[in-house]
Amino acid sequence: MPTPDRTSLEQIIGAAREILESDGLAGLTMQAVAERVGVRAPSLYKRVRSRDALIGLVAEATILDLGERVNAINSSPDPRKDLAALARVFRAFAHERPTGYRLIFGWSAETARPERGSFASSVGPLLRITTELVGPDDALSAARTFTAWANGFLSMELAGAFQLGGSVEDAFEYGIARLADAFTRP
Amino acid sequence: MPTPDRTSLEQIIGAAREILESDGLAGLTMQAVAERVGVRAPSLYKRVRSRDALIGLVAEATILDLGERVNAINSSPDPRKDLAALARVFRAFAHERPTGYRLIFGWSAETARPERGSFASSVGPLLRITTELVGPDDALSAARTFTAWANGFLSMELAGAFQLGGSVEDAFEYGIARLADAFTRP
DNA sequence: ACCTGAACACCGTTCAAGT
DNA sequence: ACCTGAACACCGTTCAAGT
Repeated sequence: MPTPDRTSLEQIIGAAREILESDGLAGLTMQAVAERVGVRAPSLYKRVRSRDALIGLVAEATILDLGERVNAINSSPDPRKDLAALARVFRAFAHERPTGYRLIFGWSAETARPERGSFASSVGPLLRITTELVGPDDALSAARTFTAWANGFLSMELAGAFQLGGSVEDAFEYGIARLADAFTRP
Repeated sequence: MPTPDRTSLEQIIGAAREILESDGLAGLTMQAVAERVGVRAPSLYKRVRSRDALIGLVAEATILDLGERVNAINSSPDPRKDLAALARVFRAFAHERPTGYRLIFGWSAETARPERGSFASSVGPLLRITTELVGPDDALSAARTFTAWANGFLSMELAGAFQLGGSVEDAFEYGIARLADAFTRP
């Protein structure tokens, strides 16, 4: 006789995301997730292959959230402004959900890598902007330069790696301005 | 009656570094280190406070290695060339010791953060270069822009995050050139 | 069909007992 | 003074037994 479901994959992922933000990746144990959704740890394996797989699902859900924000930017006639807006959306997201951001962009190789294509909804807008700025031939390299910078900057900021004083805010805006300049062909 | 030492802190750190590169951070267990240096796991605690502390020591040793390479760059009259050389030294190091590089620059917050000041020997040369390029007022922001970019780029490259085709090598050189341009005041 | 307790293999870490 | 076995608390994961 089948018993009614006591939880769901969605609920499990939701619980995992909450634990991740409050207790960090190390606190994201199967027991903690199980307790939060009201079952015992072994039951989770009916819906999730492993802890790593669950972390992967959390990462993917977080990427989708970020993609929504990116696509909510309404593009202006000035691609330099769009580039700045994109950078600031990333930064706001990183500040709001630091652990989730690190999970996605930490590239730690310890956690499951998100599916190829998960980032598509964020990459599209960026490539459109860089194509406008530097033309199709350099658009991909420019996008990579921008992503690497934003990504590296926010990872360092979240880790408290900027220890030499000065305004981190200013350094971020400085980076936006310099990159926009660099991408503006003379 | 004292027994002769059967290992040393240096040997322990050395073993940990080897294991890190061959088996990754997850493979770096106290038991694995102990086996490699020829003692039992509990003995390690005579020389190291915890696994996290050991990881911190490994990180610091790796940072010192990188600092040596950076200081081995003989500066040219053209700061743009120095900036390019610095970027390539970082990249070569990242390729040679990917796990060590990720440990230092992963900023994962899960691993112990290296001591404030460990990076001093790498930061000094960079600040000298950016000061020459953009002047003292913007030198720190420029250094942060460069570090964030290099850091982010190499983390992504090591993680295999550049999945849209094209030459990653070209994208790196493109980034160097654009940043050097951006730092060259018109 | 889902859930559970019990069990397994593996961690990091502590500590009393050896030499 | 260093080293060890034994033990503890905690993981992720498997599986037979329940409903």
